[in-house]
Amino acid sequence: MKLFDRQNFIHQLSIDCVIFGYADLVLKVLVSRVNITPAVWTLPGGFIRQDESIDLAARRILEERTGLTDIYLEQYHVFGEPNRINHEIFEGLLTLKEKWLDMGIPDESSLHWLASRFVSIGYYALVDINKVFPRKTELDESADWYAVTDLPGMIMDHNLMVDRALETLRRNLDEKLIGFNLLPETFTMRELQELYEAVYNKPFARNNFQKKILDLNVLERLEKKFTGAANKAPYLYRFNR
Amino acid sequence: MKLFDRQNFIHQLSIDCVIFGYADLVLKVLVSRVNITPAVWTLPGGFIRQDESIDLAARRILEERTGLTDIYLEQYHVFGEPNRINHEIFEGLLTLKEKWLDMGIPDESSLHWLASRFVSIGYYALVDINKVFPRKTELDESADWYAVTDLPGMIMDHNLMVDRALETLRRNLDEKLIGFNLLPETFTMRELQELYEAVYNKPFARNNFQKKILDLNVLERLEKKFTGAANKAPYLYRFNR
DNA sequence: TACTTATTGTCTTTTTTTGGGACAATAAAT
DNA sequence: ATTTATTGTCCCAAAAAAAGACAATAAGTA
Repeated sequence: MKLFDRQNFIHQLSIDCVIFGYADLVLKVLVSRVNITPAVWTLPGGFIRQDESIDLAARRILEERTGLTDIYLEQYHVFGEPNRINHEIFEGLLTLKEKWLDMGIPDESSLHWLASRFVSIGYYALVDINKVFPRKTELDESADWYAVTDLPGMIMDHNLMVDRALETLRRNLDEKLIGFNLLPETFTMRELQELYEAVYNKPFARNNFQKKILDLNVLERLEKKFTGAANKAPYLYRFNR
Repeated sequence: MKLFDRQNFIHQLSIDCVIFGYADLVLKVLVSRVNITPAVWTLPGGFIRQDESIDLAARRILEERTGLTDIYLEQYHVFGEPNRINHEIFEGLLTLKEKWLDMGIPDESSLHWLASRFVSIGYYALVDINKVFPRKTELDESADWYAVTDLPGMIMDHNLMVDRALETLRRNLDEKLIGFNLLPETFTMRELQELYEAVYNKPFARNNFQKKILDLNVLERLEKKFTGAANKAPYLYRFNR
């Protein structure tokens, strides 16, 4: 199936994904740079096949970009202003027929289709950044992690999409116990706390944080982690629920 | 503009509204009965014009059904399973060309359009039930309030849509201070408490409920309400924020 | 008019949750 | 053996939530 063959997809409806990862004490988002000049950046996105649920479409798009199939994923908002039209990419490609043929856009009507008004369903995903090797689609020049506090200017309302996704993540992190999806299989209590501090951009009291988390009864305590530092070795934990 | 002329609308994308009202200690939802046999029931819904934002489309649909323009409205979930196809109405109308012409469906291709797969954006609305005089569209046989605990079986996933809307309402009622949208301009503390009890389907302690609500500092206390009952007259309150 | 009844508004007490301070335990360096 | 940095846990105070208590009052009844 051609990537952008309009026949296969629901028209004027797209999915955009805010893929959160965490490394170096910083919450990050996966952003693509499109292979046109001048440069434009976008969130990973795609369309919905006629025979496919929207959740599975989002999972397919995530797999295309991350290689991962078992990802925490949540629909969070629909963006539907009538001016959601992808001028930047359309105009960047219009005069470069060779290029958009290479990109898998089969004909000019499919190119025009990309430049029609789209309603987009926003999903956010939480991934273990160590497991992801970002992949580009034919459309992309690159795909990289950016700190959520230092994102490039993206097309249309994609920066707003990230803002709303982060708001939703903050509301859900505690209640739904989903933070573990951003960490490796095992982690120390300090690492978990640092993740919370990165997401909420505020410090937590160490003693009370540990008590709160352990009282959830969702962590399994494993062996100690000897770091070689001149101090007591912390326990490793694993999410277990 | 014809009501169901497929040219004007985004294809395969619809809006369905869970319109909540409150009366007689019961939370209610506005449900339409479609003018076909055998009878089928649906949530009020509609489509999105090419030049219209999804939020304004939802407001237009609400106004068509309630006559109200200033309504509390919130997008809460998108329903996108690939089997969301309106068999019931399509088959009920197919052999009755007179009827669907009367209903504003201009040609058979528009009728077939109604029977294609639709992704639907769920909105919920909170209204003062006393201000609403339910209106039917050309498609409807009737439009009535049903207790949320005693809804008729509706088409497709519309019953699930109500379940999810009620979950969202329960999560938001306290935090966003939106319950007042379900009550008349002025109300007693007991009436507000009874509304909360109807939404959450559980009792609240009278003393602590009053304290919690007044501590929000969003109510203005008005004159007393003399009911003629043999007891102390309660104050009336008005939401004021 | 005095008494009764049902409900309201508010205050007090008790219980639970949250936040802050303290300190012993400990792994490795000195 | 001593020092250092960090961890795990306990204790106590402050705040919030839940439960209990009671006077005030509008209208009916004797």
